[in-house]
Amino acid sequence: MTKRKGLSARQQHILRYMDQYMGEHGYPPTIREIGAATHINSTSVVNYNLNKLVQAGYLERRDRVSRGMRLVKWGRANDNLLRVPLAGRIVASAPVEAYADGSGDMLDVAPATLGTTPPGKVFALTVQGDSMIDAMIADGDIVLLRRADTASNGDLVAVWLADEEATTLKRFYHEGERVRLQPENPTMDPIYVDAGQCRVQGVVVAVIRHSH
Amino acid sequence: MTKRKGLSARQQHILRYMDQYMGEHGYPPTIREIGAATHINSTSVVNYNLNKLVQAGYLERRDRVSRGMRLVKWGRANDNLLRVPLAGRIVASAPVEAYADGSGDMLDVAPATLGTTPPGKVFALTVQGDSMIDAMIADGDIVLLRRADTASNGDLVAVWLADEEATTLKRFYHEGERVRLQPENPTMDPIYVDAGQCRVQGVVVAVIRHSH
DNA sequence: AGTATAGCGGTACACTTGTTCTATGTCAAA
DNA sequence: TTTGACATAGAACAAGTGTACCGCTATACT
Repeated sequence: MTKRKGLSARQQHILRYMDQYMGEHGYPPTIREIGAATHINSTSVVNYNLNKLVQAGYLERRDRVSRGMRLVKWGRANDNLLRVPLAGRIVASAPVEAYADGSGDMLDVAPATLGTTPPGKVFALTVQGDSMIDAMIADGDIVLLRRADTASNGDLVAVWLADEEATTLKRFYHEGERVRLQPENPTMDPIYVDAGQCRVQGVVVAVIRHSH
Repeated sequence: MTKRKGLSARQQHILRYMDQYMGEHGYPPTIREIGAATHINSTSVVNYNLNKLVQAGYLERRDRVSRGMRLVKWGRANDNLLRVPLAGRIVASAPVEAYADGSGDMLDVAPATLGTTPPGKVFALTVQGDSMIDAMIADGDIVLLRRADTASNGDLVAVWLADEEATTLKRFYHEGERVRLQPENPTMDPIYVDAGQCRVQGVVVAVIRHSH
């Protein structure tokens, strides 16, 4: 728990209530609502304790503004998560096409994980099997990709191989008429395919692996 | 961008403004504030468009409540991020000790990334060098660890090796008096150390790799 | 033309809500 | 005991704020 040294029971109660109320309603409670919830029978006393909390640095207030207060987050960013579509599995036999229509599985990620990539263009894939082990990507990993149909040399991309009817992750290099798909593992040979035979689906932005 | 079909320019403006205002203040704007920001000269017109937005499903309102509205999040979770301390680099020559004191670098992660691990016990390390390549962890990766001084067999742990004066990531196995530290890579041999000579620092919960 | 409807502006009103003031009780220090 | 800081309660006040109502304009449809 967060350290709340030097706060009276009432003040801690107020903080708890405010956090809960914000989560439920999306906006802060009024002084009178706080009073009712914390068994304080006077608006002035709530106001009094609210100011104490501001003093102690747990709260920010704006004068003369209804519900004009905000919890100062300790160890918690007040930025929101981004929700990206979990399109499916990387070994799917058809090119991925699911998009942010809200249906299907979604994955919450931190904005920082995406860097400067526009959130709307990002989707996620679950890696199945160990076929990407040469790219330091294991079974069960989740890869975040920026939707794209072209790539720069050296990008780690998800490509649809027409003749193999499979999607795979490789490093991408233009080489005239054809493209070279280079596994990360130096002991494995690159794949050469016709530019028309491979279709870039996305460029890898990040990899997430859970161990629980 | 999110699809906003069927919304007038003003209504879209209102949505944009509300989102921005919430981020700035932590509570929603009033009808009059919206009016001022969107060049609507009448509170009733703001109210009118607000109700339109509710109808269209972009907004929730509570009657007779000041600032009693909330954006319906599309493609965005309303849960908050968790902020964990970035303790340092895995090759640091001393056992990590930085903690959630708010100082130092912090990293925002999605709650889902942590699974059921108590957020307060999680810290992050940046991997330096390719020494963990056998554990599918590359240079620059970020590992999230649950602070612990014991581990179960098979856990991927960060351990401080007293005689080598270094921290490393390995799979952990109790074997009587001593401990076996097993690299992920089957071509590498395990390390055997005295139980007293190695100190568990944390258990890996997740790995994050950025590619930008 | 006549009519219905959506959108807008202005205003008055009533309710919501933060602020202020006075009074009371508690508790520790002088 | 007296004093003063602190916490509380109650009530009155003023400002903030949502709502209702009226009238106007533009557009589309009959």
